[in-house]
Amino acid sequence: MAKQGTRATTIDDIAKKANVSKATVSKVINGYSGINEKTRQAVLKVMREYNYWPNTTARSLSMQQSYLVGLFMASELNNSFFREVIPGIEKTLGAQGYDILYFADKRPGNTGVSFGYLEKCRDRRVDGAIFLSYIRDELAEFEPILASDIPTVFVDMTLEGPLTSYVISDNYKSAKLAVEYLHSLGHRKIGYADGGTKSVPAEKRYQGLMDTVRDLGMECRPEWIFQYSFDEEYGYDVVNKLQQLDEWPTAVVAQDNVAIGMIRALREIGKSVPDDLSIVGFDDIEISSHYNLTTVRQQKYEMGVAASKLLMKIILNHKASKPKLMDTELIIRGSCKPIT
Amino acid sequence: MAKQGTRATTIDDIAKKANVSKATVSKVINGYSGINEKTRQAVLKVMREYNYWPNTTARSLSMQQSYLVGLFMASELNNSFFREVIPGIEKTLGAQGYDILYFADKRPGNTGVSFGYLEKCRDRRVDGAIFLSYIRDELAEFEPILASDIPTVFVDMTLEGPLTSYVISDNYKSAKLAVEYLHSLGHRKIGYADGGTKSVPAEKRYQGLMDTVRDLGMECRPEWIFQYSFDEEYGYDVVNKLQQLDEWPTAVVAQDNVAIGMIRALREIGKSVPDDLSIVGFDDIEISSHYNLTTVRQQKYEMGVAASKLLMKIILNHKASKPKLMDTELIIRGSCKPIT
DNA sequence: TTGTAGGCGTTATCAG
DNA sequence: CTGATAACGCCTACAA
Repeated sequence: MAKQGTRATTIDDIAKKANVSKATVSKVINGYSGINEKTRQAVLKVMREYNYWPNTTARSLSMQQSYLVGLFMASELNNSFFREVIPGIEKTLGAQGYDILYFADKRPGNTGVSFGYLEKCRDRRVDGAIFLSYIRDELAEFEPILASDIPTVFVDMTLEGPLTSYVISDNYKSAKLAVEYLHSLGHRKIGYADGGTKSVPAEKRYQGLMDTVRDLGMECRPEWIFQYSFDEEYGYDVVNKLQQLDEWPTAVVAQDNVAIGMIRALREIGKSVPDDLSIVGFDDIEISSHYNLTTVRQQKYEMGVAASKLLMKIILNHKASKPKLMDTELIIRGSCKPIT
Repeated sequence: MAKQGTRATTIDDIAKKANVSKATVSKVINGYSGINEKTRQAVLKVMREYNYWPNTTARSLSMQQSYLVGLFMASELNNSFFREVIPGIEKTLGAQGYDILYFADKRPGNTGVSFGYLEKCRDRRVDGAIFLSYIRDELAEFEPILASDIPTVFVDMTLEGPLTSYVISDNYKSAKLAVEYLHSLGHRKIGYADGGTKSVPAEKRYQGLMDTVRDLGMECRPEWIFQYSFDEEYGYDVVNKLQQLDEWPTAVVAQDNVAIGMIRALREIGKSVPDDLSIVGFDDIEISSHYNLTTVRQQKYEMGVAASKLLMKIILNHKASKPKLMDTELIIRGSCKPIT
């Protein structure tokens, strides 16, 4: 069905103008060797003249690949953590000629056909997919795509499969760094507020924290442990609950959003960080520096780069690639104070 | 060329299993009327059984439309302003069955063919495109796509064409609100720091500011006017330059990023906002509230919604739609103080 | 109501 | 080295 308006020029047009077959044009487009330099130049000339570019849709139909990578995100595109890993993906994939398909279509299926990740990927013929920010509860939904022939890379989830890999930070170490730092400042009573076991990173941090606290002979009472969510509001909750306690920890380790919520909540009740409480965060998200928060940084941009590279490797080799563990680093700012 | 691994099921498979032609299957997929209810159900049953979903690539090749909207951004996906409008786009477009194609491919052309916005859109067969955050200098590059048959919507640029529209805030009013507010607090000496004439919004704000300052009989000396950039660092520059002046304005109106840079810079030299200087921002980006910045808010999410709706309207009606002017609103926080 | 056949724009196979 | 021709998977006149 033809549409009104100007039609884009096709390979046939070029073939005609250049007096060759479209097979020949196709070959010069794709840089084949077996072709006369003179006709090559002629074809190129016509292409330039008509400003011709092969239609990617047709091409992907024919080649069974699209130079498109699917991006799935549980939360919206504006999540404080992942929005900093996405630029790494953009940059790396873009440099290799890939465009990024953000799956926004959230319609419920109409024909009763279940339309999960696998179907969406097949549907758009993506060459691979990257998943950001999913949680434990949803693991079952990944089975079909994990078992499929579509290359996938997960960020912050330790899923594996024949054509799958993941990138994740060394979250155990993050917690260790945080606790050791507090220990070195003289702190012995440690609190903890994080996302709980819903996410792999939070789970590892918890382990790292508990192990280190134990190894260093510090104290971390059950009532100082808060594991539920990642947002600022939760920081307010934590402070509320803290207020009902007889004794506080002298320092708290918390995910950045939670930490910032705590700082704000404390300010509102006339307490100060670090004078009344020391806090070490996790992640080093954008606003952390604005709160002068000492925190353990994840290399977010680099995680995006790593995820993209892993994916391209899987696409190329048709087999799973070794997961990538990213290093973390303590960023000392002003939210901690020595215990004297 | 066949690929290894499981093949996705096609319309042919379904047709075969259901003992009908693929034309029939196609008709039930697309909800055609002229079709026997019994065979319809039969086909549907097979579709469900095989978990079949039509291949969008093939479909868009055939239908000349893709249910894909292209998203172009001058800056990266993580820009502090536009990252808040994108969720509005996601939500609105997603609800209508569209996915979003983020054009990440930044390769230079290899065949010498110029590959601009128009070519990229044709290439991927997008049904339309949304442009965010482009500046004056680049206007010429839009001519081809403006003249084409591809529907486009611009955010923060007042471009028009046969199949084009835009959404932009009432930036003139924003500046007016800011200045009037300062006037009501007793301020008479006003400074200004913004992005200059590179962007339409900044230009309108400048006009609004100058007009209102004049109308209210206030003072705004040339050396209090800074028009160059939108980032935090520029805020530091502005404070630096201010320090070399004999007399300061009592209040400054500035884009939020710049305003925050100024607040930080002032803190560092021992001055306080609002005690030593009052500041009103523009935009109300995410971190503004963290700085307790009084600012004129743009409805960012709603701008995304509006842009999406405009685009869908143009796609549907095959003609330009009336541009959308968004209202703005003064958010009073704590960065301004009355002059006594 | 259903099926046949041609087209969407490329790539790829295989003769010439 | 070059050119027919058959895929790729779907849609849509047009016939039956």
